Amino acid sequence: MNLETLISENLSKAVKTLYGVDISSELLQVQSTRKEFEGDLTAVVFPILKISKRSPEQTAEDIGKYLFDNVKEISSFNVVKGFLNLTISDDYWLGRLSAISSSDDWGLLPVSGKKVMVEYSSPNTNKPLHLGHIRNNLLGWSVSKLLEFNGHEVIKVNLVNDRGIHICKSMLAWKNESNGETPEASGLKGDHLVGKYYVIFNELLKKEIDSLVKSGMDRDEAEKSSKLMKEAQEMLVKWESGDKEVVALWQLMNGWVYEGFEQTYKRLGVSFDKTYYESNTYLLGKELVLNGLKKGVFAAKDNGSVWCDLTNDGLDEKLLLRSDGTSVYMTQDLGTAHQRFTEFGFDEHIYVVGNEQNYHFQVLKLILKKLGFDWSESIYHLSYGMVELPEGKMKSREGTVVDADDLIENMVSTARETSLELGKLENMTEQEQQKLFEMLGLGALKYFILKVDPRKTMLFDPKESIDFNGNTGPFIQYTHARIKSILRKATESGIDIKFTNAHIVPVEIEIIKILNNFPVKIAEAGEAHSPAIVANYCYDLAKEFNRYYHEVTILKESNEHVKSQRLILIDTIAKVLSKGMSILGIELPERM
RNA sequence: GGUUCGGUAGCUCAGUUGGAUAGAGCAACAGCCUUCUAAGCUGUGGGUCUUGGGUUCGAAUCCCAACCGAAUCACCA
Repeated sequence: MNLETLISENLSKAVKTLYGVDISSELLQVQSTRKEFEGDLTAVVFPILKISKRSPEQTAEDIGKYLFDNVKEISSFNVVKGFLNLTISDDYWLGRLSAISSSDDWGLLPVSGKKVMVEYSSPNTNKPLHLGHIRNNLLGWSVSKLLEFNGHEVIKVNLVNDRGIHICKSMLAWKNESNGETPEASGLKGDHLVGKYYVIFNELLKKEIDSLVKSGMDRDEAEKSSKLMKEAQEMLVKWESGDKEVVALWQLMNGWVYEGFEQTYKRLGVSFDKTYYESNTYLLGKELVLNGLKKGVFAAKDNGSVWCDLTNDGLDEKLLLRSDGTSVYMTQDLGTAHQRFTEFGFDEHIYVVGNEQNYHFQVLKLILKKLGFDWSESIYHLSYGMVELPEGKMKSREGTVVDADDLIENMVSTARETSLELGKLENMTEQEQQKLFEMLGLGALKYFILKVDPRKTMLFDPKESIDFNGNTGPFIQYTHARIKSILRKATESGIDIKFTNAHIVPVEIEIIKILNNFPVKIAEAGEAHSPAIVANYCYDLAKEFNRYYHEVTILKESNEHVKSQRLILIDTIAKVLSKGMSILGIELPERM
């Protein structure tokens, strides 16, 4: 039985016996004792003073005595004001250690039978991924892992935004300006090549508009009468009508982009069970909207456009079909949601999408509800904040974006420099070294991003992010490598690594408590959909190990039982660390 | 203006269902490598938890208001 449950059940019994009153278990909460005080768990007795009709001290004392006499796991207790501090016996903690170390699936919660779909990444195919996408990808992947640890079945999906005017812009610029440049010929990664022509388009467009403005036209008008813009729009119309040449170009260039994305995804270590393309789904919602119109949920205006009136819900009117009958973003999202729910029948659908779309999802859920789909309640928008640079926001038009591939490369080469400086790579082949640098660079990046609460706007300072000291991924990776090194040496010298039930020191109890907490953290983080909880948990554990490392000897411990038990303890730390970090998609090295 | 979300050390961030003296890292300063890896450890300094009310034994945490900041409110996606 869980220790907290055991204690709180006995607390209820104590109150019943001492004061003759039945209380609900929530009234007397049990929490872990603060470090400054002696004890492991603390019960707060303030809430039952009305029942006991005694002073806080006296009440705590009475209950403490009852627990001490009746619960064998409690080895002593002390009272500070209304706080009853209970010390748990070493035997209990040793039992926990034995249970954790012998269990392969420690931290995994039982199969829930719940099926969850997670949509994340959702890139545009006109430019390469940037830092914002990295936050999205890492969150999506990690949340999926977290849900799996919580016993749910997870389907990871990507929705590629592969159609629209922005795609036509890069197509047009490539057609006019490239002389047929290809990724193979130029050595440029496909997504970067396409992105390059998107930038070129915008530059040309700006030039054209500027000169129109110079010749006396006002800016709005200039934008409307731009030749380039018109050409792009014509291209979109051609695309929608299935023009062979345009579609072929579209396929060619999107193909390049997908190859580029695939490389970035692979390096980031993320993947999907299914990929949806907006070019296939953008028409799906139309029927839903027309049905809704028939049922009177929506209303048509004179020009034929269809709207949903949300003013009674405190929102505005929302357009669902244009006057020319074409669908908008919302329309297609209604359609894909409906399609997915009917196809997979899952219990929850999480969309990992930036907080600039909060309004969109509010409206999406509301409209689905109005259409009579009660599953709209099970849509959850995991909304994350922007990533800002010290200079302010990233703006693709001003060239202040941090490119994903560049950033990753940067992190890896910094890992290389730092490692070489510290000179820890003796006996490593070139290949092993390269693998390690990759692991460390990505570990630093992933941890840096995932340790922050997703809701918050986060600051990315390139100078600080490459720090590998303190609360960072490499610190945890380092801790793991250190433990592995000790275990290797133990094995080499023929020491038994086994559980021995030997005596236990306070630092060890601290660590076992943290280990014991792992499943709780997983459940908590799953509830909140926040990998940050897991990241900070891993840091606590690693930090506690480092303290331990400096306080006790392991290999040179003279008592064989104690030595074996310390080895088991650190082996368990390494295992739990590697589970926690696997949720963040961070690999741990055997040596570094 | 409406909606949603944030505001904790100089900086970046933690802070369990309300609990004891609010914690880490970075930066600053002072120590610790002949020992199992110093990407580490120990110590010092640094706080009106934006402000003001309320709820109660008890508030960074819950409620209300104000202030500051972000996102959004398109026949873009």
